[in-house]
Amino acid sequence: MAKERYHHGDLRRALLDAAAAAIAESGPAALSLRDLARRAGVSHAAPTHHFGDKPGLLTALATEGFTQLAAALAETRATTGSFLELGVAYVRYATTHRAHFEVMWRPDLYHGDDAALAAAREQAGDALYAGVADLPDGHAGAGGESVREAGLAAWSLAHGFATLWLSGSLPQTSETPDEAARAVLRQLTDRTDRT
Amino acid sequence: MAKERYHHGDLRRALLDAAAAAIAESGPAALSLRDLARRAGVSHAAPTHHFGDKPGLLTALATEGFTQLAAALAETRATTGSFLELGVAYVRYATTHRAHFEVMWRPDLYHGDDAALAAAREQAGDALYAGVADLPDGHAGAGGESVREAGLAAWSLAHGFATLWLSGSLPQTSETPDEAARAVLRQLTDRTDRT
DNA sequence: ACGCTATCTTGTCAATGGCAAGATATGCTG
DNA sequence: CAGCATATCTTGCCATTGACAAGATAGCGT
Repeated sequence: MAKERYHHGDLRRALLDAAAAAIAESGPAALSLRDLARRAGVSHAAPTHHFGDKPGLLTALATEGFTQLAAALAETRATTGSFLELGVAYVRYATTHRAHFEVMWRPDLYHGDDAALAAAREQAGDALYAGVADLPDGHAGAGGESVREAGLAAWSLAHGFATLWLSGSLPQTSETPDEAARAVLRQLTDRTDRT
Repeated sequence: MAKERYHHGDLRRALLDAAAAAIAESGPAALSLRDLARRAGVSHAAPTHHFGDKPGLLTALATEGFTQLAAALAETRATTGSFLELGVAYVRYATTHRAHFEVMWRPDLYHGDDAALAAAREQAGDALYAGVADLPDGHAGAGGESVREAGLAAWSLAHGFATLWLSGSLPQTSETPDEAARAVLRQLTDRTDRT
């Protein structure tokens, strides 16, 4: 693959990869289009044609992220069927695709009205809520709509853990992010559920 | 207060306030030192003297944020004594001091080695863990060090909820952030504890 | 009264994002 | 295969920005 068609081959992909690498290294704030162009060996204005804009590039990156996250969650749900492991998969995606994940939740960096982005975001949301819907109904203490609250709680817990881990705010540990996340997520699931 | 000493009066404070306002509006990425200077009515190089650097300014902002958060948590613990309300206070701080909160967890934006910053961060950490220490010991299902896990879970939950709320990712609701956070945090606390 | 220092200004430079105009290669059509 | 249309990329340019250096100004202590 990646035959040398056109001048570069697959510049769009190369730029997205370079952006992910750069963001993982130094954060989204330090990202420079011209630097990406240099890394890819093209002129400083080449990225414009593919993404139009700096926010445009990050829109593409976020879209890719939501799609990948949706796939990871769906696969975990299919293979394990465990609600807890769904949370672990969420954290695992965040830690293994740091750049994508960081951009995804920073709407001020990209074009929130992009159609492909909205579709991908919805994919991810569906994958998430599919797991919540698996939960036994009388799950929480109170009755009624507590499934919605339980889903929000689990999402918040996984998301918060991932965020804190990525920002380096969590106390040092020798555990992998997976293991640590599992132990913490159990605090929410172990009270009522199996798995 | 704010007597017109020197040329401006209290430029440092004015710049921090302007920065908080600008970040709350458009996010940290769009922040411009020169724009802050214009808002404060001073020359474009004036901020340099007070903060040295753009990361320097954000270091000051983050430090202020950690101090304020520590105070808010400590007061909530003193007045309510409730672990749940501590989480609510965390979310309330995030939503009412959006700019500070966003910068605090973005170490790539400021000078992580700053002494004042480290002190303030530790203050906040202490205030948080003081609340965790209040928890009854046989709190969770398993034995032993589960208090640490419970603390991490609560922190992650509150932090994740706050982050998702700020990024606009949560489904629309008519509740205030406080109410919504309380309902979600209860998912973690209602199983074993009172309050 | 005198100097000292913190505060702020003016001037400058390299780097960046974005735009416009042009060059080049690829693919399509007949 | 010839010729045109289009996607891809380049060169050149401009306003803005962060950072630095050097100078001006104002309040303070002695």
